[in-house]
Amino acid sequence: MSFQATEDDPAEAILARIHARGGAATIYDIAELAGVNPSTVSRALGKPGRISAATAAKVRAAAERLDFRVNPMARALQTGKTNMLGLVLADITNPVVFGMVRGAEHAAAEAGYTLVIAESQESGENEAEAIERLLPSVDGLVLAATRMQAGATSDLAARKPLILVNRAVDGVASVLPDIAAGVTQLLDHLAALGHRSVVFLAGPDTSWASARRWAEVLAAAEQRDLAVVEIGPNQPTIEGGRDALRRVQASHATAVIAYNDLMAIGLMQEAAAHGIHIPDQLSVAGFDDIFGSELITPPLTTVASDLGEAGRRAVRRLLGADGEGEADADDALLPTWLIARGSTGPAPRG
Amino acid sequence: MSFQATEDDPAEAILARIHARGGAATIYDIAELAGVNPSTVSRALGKPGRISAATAAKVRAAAERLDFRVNPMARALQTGKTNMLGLVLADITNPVVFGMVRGAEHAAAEAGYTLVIAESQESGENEAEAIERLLPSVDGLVLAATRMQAGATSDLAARKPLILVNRAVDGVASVLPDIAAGVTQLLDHLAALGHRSVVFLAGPDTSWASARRWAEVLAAAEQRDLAVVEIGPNQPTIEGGRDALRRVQASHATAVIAYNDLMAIGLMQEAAAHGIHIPDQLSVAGFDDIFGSELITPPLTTVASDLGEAGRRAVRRLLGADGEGEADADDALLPTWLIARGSTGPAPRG
DNA sequence: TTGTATGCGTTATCAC
DNA sequence: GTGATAACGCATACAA
Repeated sequence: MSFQATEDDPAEAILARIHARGGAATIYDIAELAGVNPSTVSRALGKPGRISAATAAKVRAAAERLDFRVNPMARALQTGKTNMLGLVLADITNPVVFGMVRGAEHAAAEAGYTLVIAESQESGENEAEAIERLLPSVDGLVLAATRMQAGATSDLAARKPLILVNRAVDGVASVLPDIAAGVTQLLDHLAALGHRSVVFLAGPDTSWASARRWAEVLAAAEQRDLAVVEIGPNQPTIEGGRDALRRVQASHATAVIAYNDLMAIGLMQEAAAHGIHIPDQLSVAGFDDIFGSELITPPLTTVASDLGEAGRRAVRRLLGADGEGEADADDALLPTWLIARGSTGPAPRG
Repeated sequence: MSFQATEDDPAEAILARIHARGGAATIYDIAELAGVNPSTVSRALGKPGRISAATAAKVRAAAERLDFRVNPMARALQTGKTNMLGLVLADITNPVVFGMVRGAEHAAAEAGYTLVIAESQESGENEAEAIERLLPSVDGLVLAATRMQAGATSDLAARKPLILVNRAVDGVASVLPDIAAGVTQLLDHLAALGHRSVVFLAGPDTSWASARRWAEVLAAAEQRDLAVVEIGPNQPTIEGGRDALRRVQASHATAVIAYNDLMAIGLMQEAAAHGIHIPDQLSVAGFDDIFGSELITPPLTTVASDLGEAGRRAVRRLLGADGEGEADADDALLPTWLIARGSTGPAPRG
């Protein structure tokens, strides 16, 4: 008579008690059911080797029966490890971050970590606030395109494992793209198309990435004896790109390299609104290859890198999950490459 | 002599001790510095009213001095509340979710909650896994576009506060768009342009939103005596839209309403590749007004809703932060509206 | 108003 | 290999 057996089943009684107190099963419940000490349960579940096969099996069966899950808070309180990672972004609606978030989230989940995300809205104040809020709950932090001062960043790195994405600060680990590779290809591309005068449309002046890209463009342009000027700072948005058109035209440059695709797209829109044909009258290129950049007309030439990989590396390095061999690979700069599309073409004859 | 004073400062000694043990300040440290009992510290920091102004000030000063932050894990262990909320998404790289994530994140942060995000990659298995992983750590869950069975969803709702976005299940709270409004406008728009035969390009057959949109399109088409057929299921992606072109053409319909903008964009791309001019030969519309839909050529006509507001409402309702008045507003359907752009035009003369 | 004592669920340090 | 017990940092019932 199976229901009689069920009534006698000690597991049922324990489950009822658990339900009554409105909570989840604990290692004490398992210990009781398995007839062992709570500490044995903890070991059986946590340290595979250090327990006899027989008791381990008993414990696992009991845990299964009671639908046990460890309480992450209790574990964290004892161990000091929360198994959570923080990711701080400037602007979560910027398409550039999508891939990065996914890469980071998957790498974290794979390692049994949970990713918590905070957005600073491009404001240093919000960023500091978000970091403070996250700090006590996470084992480490990924800061993407941070606006923090280098000093504050070092201080933070001293308190908590930290990885910077797209920003370098002395003594702090970071995941950086090998911009030189993509920029070299881009300037070769433009030079081959006959351009002799180029504008770099800068982002915000707090943006490390913008400064870095400009430095690389400058160096590459010098090598090829191309004229190049920096115009900025600008908002790193479509609006920022639109607003720059007049200054771009005034420069009489035949090609524009925008700090990012958003700005490039804005510039192209504004150009179209003014009857300027791209690429016949003006070539435009960006950075990041965001969603949408190949959908627009003409599709945008851009310097791409694998941002999913950036997110993945960031959390892997945070977790120190590098086997010796992997450490090197994760330390290396992220490859970048040119995606030449329709927004760049032969320089107008001038 | 200020450094002499510093040496004598009891706070310095405590700070040194904290640093030595490599951790953060606790209420015990504060209690010691302020000369009160730890429980008094806990109350002073947590329950504003229940303590004398004088001691409260002392405690706050000491907390400030020692740079104290409560340990969220310790608090959670005691109270059973983690102050964390989970957000489970099908596809984090789908532009449709960005606004929702931002809305949810801000509403959560505003209420002192931390948002943790998990992605199910459009897979029911991953979704279940992500939910199980998040469940013990969060006070509530927002499920966006879930693939879960209605039964499993109800069961989950019984275990943990739950809000569904863009999906309805009996007895489970949800945030839903008022699709009828936008669809009505869309079909009026198409009818006014002379279209008599319309295709609805469905999403996956597990998608509640797709079914809902189709039902609404069907009803509105019937009212206007327009011919309408559903073609699908399809992947809710650009690729899914591309793959559908042949079947769309075979239908001889003059207008297509895609389940979402991604599919609409894919369809338009494939049409362009086959020399089909939009909107002259075929009108195309989508749902969601994602980033990029106004950047493409021609810009996409679409039924929009405020997804940031959806995210915001979802967490607010999760937190039951509804003042009586607000509850009504948050309970109401989310407005939707038509954004008529260049991808829809007069029906070709047939 | 404030101090005392206890418990939250787990891991870790001892014993045995 | 396993059991007993303390400790993590905080909140709270109870005493004073």
